[in-house]
Amino acid sequence: MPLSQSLITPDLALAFNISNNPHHHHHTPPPPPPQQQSASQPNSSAEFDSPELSGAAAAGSDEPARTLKRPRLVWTPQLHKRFVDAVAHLGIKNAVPKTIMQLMSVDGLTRENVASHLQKYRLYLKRMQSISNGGGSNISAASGVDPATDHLFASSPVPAHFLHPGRANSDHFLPFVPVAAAAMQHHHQMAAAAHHHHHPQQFRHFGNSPPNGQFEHPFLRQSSQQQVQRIGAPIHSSSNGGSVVLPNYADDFESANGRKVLTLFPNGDD
DNA sequence: GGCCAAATAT
DNA sequence: CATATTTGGC
Repeated sequence: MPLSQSLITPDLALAFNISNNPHHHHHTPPPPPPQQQSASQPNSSAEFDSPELSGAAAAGSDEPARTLKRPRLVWTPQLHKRFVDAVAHLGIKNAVPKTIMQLMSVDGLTRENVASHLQKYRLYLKRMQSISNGGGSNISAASGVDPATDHLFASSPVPAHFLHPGRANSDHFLPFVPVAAAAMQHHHQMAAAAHHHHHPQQFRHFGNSPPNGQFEHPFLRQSSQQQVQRIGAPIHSSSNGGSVVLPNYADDFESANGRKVLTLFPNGDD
């Protein structure tokens, strides 16, 4: 019996289509290293420079700062949700990487991150509309796009007007981050024991900010910070003076290929 | 070796 | 900024 399946709540499994995707194979999960992520981890945590880090030459440590390659960004459902919200709010025409990035105001998020994601998202939308046009009426139904084609994209509902170029735009509704419908879509409180896969690697992860937490931007140079209205509370990376502070609600999330990833979104920020 | 998502190159 | 191609972990 696939132990993976039993450990996941049905709705979650549905939402992300974990485990029974014809498309995806989950290889056999090796025994999970319960990798307790202590804040003391010297290297892994704040790879991307905090302002002090680069400034604090003292450090004595290894901080080529410039030569440091950024960890691979993981697009969690939450992050993607924010992305979708931003795009929706901007309207298709204004939704270009830079603007989206600004609106999202997630620190550590680069324009290229967004651009790459946007590219994939557009392809996704294209597939989506071609199906809704040709095949049938029902988008979410079985037409061909089962909610799992892309785990991530399926996790956030696609605003209607995204699919209709003809009479596009108007950011009409798009509630500001009300924890509305989407919340039930993925109330992912995955069992911590869910199958893990291979060796951990360093990912960038983001935490959400305290309610009124002001944000500094670690490596967003320029004093001209965001002059774009934000969608919700800004999110900033969890690098904290060089060590990661894990919130209580740390949550495991497995993305498509079984990449195991630690995400730090305490509550439904979305 | 394939498949995927994200990164990087054009 | 868009699109194409490469990378790298599974």
